[in-house]
Amino acid sequence: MKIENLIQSGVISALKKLYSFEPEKNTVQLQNTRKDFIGDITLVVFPFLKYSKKRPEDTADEIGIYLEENIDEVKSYNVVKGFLNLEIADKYFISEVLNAWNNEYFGTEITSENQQELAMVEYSSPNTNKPLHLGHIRNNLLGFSISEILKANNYKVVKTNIVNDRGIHICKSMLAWQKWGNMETPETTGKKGDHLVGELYVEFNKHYKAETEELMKKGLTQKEAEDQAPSIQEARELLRKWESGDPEVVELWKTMNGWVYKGFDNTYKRLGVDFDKIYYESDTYLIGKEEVLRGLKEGIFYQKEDGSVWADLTNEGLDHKLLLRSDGTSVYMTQDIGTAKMRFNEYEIDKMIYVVGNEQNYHFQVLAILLNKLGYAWGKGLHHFSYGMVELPSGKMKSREGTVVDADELMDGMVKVAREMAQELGKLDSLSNEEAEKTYEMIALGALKYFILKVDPKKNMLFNPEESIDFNGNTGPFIQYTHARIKSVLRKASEKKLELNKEFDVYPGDITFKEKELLKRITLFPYVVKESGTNYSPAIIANYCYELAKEFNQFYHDHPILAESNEPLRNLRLLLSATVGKIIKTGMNLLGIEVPERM
RNA sequence: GGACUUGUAGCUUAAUUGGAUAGAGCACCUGACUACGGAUCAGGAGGUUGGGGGUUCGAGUCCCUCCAAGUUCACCA
Repeated sequence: MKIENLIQSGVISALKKLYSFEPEKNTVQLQNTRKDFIGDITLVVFPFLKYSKKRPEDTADEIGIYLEENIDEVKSYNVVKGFLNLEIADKYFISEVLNAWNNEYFGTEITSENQQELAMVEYSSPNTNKPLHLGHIRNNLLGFSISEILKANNYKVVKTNIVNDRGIHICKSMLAWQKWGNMETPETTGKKGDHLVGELYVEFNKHYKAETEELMKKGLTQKEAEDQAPSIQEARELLRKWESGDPEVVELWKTMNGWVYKGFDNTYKRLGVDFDKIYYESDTYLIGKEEVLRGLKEGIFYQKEDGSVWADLTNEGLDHKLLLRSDGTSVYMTQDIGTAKMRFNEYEIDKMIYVVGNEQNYHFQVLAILLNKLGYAWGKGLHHFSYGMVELPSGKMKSREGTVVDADELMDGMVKVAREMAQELGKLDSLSNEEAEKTYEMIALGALKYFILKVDPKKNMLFNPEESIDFNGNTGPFIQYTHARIKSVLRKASEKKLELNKEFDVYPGDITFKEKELLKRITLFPYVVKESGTNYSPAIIANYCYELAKEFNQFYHDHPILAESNEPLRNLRLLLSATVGKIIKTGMNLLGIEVPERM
């Protein structure tokens, strides 16, 4: 039985006996004892004072005596103000860690498959008119990681990507190619397809902006000018042709999207993210349109004189929302309605999770309401995993102005730094070229991923391209290094035939403070995995991995392992090392980060 | 203007969801390998948790009110 449960019921019977009072389970507040005090688990006694009618110190004292007498694992206790600190016997933690080591899936156990709920996680969801940038990286890493974390929390997960392959933005790039593209292709230029299309998008905006300014000089307001500029008119014409199936336009659209997909695949692969099911908006938007028209017929929505269709959300405290343009074409919301319907038809989804930036909080609030109005009970159950923006020192990234940190360039830069650093330290000289390159890549991506995932997803984060991402301190490479070092010790142990004996008995002697800290930290891992799942926060796992690695390094520094002559103690330290190594690997993998055997 | 979110050391951030003296990393200063890996470890300095009020035995955390920043309220996605 877990010590927390043991103590909890011990406290309940203590209160019954001492004060004839039976508390609710959740008023028994247990927490890990702070490091500056002696003890392992702390009970907060303030809530019980009105029943004990005694000073906090005396109340804690009485409960402490009871627990010490009645629970074997409670070795001693001390009282500081209203806090009852309980010291737990070493052997309890050692046997827990032994279990952790012997359990292959420690912290990530799952029940039988038919007991699992299905979670669909939508993430990435790029537009096909520009390459991926740092903002997308945060999205992809969060989406992939939360999927892994949900799996570890007993969910069956379908990772999905909805590709924004249609709409006015693509038409802008298409128009730019027709007018100023010089028939360039990825093959003729050697450029990555998504980058080529992205350049065209910027090109469009350059012309568009110039035209707008020209019109404004002639006295038009900004809004009028933006509406009447020839470029945007032509782009709209392309969109209309596309929606009516014009073969030439559709052909160009297919070709250019093809370029982009090839580029994206490349980037996804390098980032280490993948998808089980990909949806394309060109396949789902018509379903959305049907749903909106059905809603119109049933009086859920209304039509204006110009033919546009709207939803009145004023009863919900929101505005009127456009669902179909006056020319009959669909908008973002229409498409998302269609996509949602399609997904729920194809899968028995228990939980639908959208990994989308917080700038779309309003959108998802509206989507849930609209689906509900359309009669889908699951509409209310959607979960918008809303994360903060990545900002540059100069402010927000803007694709159309080209002020973005490109995903591919960023990764290249990180690998370069990792390579230089490793070569300077002479770390990987014994490895083959190929293995060394693989390791640089692993470290570079570890640094990047950890940098992004350690931050609470809800918060906006700042990225300064001038200062490269660190490799020392609270970083991915720090944790990777700890893992590599543990592996090195274990390799040497096996060379010396000091292999970890799985049957090893609980160490009989006294252990040091640091050893106990490590033991305790290890037993927390399953709770951390659970917490990161319920809070949708990979950051919780990232921070735990850091604390664990840090504590191991401190332990490692002044505790000999292989050189320890006391065999049971040596075994305990090997057990600690091996278990920490295993948890680091598991934890980092939940973040989508690989850990090297040597670095 | 309405709605929502966020303000913690110079910078990047944590705080067991209301608990003890707010904990780390970077940068800065000082120290530690004849050792199982120095991408490490030990130490120093750095804080009125945006300001003010309130609730509570107890507030970075909850409530009110100012201040600041961001997002959104588009026939863009």
